[in-house]
Amino acid sequence: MKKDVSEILRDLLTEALLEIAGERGKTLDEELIVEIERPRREDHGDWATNVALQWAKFLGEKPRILAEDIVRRLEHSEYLKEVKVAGPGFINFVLSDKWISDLLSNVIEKQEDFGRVDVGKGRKVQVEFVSANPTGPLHVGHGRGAAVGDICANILSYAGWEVEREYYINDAGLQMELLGKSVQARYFEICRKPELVTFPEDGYKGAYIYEIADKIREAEGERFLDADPEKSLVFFKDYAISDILKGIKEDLSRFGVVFDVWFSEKSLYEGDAVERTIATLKENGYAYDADGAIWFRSTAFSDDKDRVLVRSNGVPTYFMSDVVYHKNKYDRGFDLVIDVWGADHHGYIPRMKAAVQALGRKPEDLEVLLIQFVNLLRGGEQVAMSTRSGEFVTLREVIEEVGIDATRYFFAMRRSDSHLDFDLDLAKSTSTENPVYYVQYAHARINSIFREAESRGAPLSRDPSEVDVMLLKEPEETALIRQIASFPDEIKKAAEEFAPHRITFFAYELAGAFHSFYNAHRVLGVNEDLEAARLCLTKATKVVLAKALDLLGITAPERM
RNA sequence: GCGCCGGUAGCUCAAUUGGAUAGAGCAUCGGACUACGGAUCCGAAGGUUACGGGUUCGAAUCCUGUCCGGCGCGCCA
Repeated sequence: MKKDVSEILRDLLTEALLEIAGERGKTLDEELIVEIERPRREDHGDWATNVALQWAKFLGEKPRILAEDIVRRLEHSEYLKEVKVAGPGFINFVLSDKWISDLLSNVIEKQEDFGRVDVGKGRKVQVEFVSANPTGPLHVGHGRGAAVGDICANILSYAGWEVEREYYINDAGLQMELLGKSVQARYFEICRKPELVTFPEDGYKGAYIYEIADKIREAEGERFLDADPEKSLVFFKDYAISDILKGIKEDLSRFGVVFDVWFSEKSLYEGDAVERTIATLKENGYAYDADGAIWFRSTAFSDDKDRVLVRSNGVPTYFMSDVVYHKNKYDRGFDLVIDVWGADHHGYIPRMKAAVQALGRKPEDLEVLLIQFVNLLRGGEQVAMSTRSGEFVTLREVIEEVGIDATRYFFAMRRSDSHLDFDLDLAKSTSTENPVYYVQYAHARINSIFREAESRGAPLSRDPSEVDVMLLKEPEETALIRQIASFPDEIKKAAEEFAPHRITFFAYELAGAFHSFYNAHRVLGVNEDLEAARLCLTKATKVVLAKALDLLGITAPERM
């Protein structure tokens, strides 16, 4: 297909509207006038538009009359079977069979590129996600962020953005000291000299701290018992960070998440980036000294209050790091920066947006995705978790229990900014309620059809143009075709809204449309022409379903 | 106290960003092909979109007030 049908319709409508506006001596902004959508209800046609309703007032005409006027002016197109005015002034389009034929050959020809769109226009975007402090293993909450960030990156890349994935390592600051002390104290405890180093007040109490201390004792023996604890602390700290980070990397890679860049917070302080950033801000009047500290004038960008960048004791704040870090991001040439944060950080957004503006960028150049908490359920009961006591369910445990596919699917099943109930029993069940299996089963079933067709010697790879797809007239067939046809549009929306859950929903609905079709009609063993047409449809379904699963990072099994 | 997010069927959630008769799954009830995989399908029932007011051709969606829930408001990270 040279041009998407929706594009053709949009052009026709634009033309008609401009003509009408011209006759009435009004000027319309050519860019913004035509919205075209796929109606919910099938009897409202294949496509619909509400332009007549939107522009009725401006053009000084009643919606219905305007709609009729527009319809009268629409040029004939081979894709259009019927155009009618409905309701308060909607214009509904029914497409001709040629459209179906073109669509299916298009899918089969383009294969996994069928849904590719170009909302990104080649611009560069960075998705920074997970970025958990290296103070302990990843837990389920991080897992959701990992899935959402990764899928988002997949979608953006498929939608024409040039994407880079980045993990920000918070390896500077007090938390790292605390981690080092925690490990050190456990080490002395294991060596039966707990009196030499006491466990810090707010130290990390998890069992993994003992494991790290154990490893150190195995590798280094008890040589630190004679050393000055003040001096050996660095060793414990560095060892702990790199050990934990190694575990995090393993967990993520097993989960199918691969980062292009691991960015160290500490590296920000190695050059003069901090000083330069402060200097720039001061020059522009966005930073000032007061009470012995250096402040950021975030109130200049509608934040509640100004924020401290460098404390009066000379130690920069976490926010300072973030300002410098984001400057660094933009300096690397990203047109758009996406931060994936836990929802509890939402109060942080105004100051970060302010910082972005102070750095000379538009607030839209930073997009913050908030990830709400995950509620783990087992046997209908909430699984208790508390980071403070070191009792939490790790991502690794969940993956081991329910598998990668189900874990990713569940994390992407809801809007990311709404709470998620993750039912462990459901996720690992192979029962009918498990949506993961529902979707994967559709794919396996399709492959089963092709295996069967092959063994029967049916012609598998007939060119769609030689197949009479107009034979596909049953409601279940039409519904399936419509679902397939909406894929590019769905990608577009998912990319514009940074909304991975849209793909999950789409895959589920596509699987559903296929199951219905499958149960209502036979693919094989009907007459030859119809069989060929249905094989085409089945093939197209497979292509799109596999791509949707691919974007989600979930396998599309040949058999189950 | 101020701010942000939410409140949709018994439960878990959607809703093309202001569109047409608010949709799915689970649970409940009733059904389906001796044939391509029953991990499937079809149907029924289920709603004053928390509540009141407003904006307009049209509101779950926007503005406003009230109620309920979560979170945030440090020279913490």
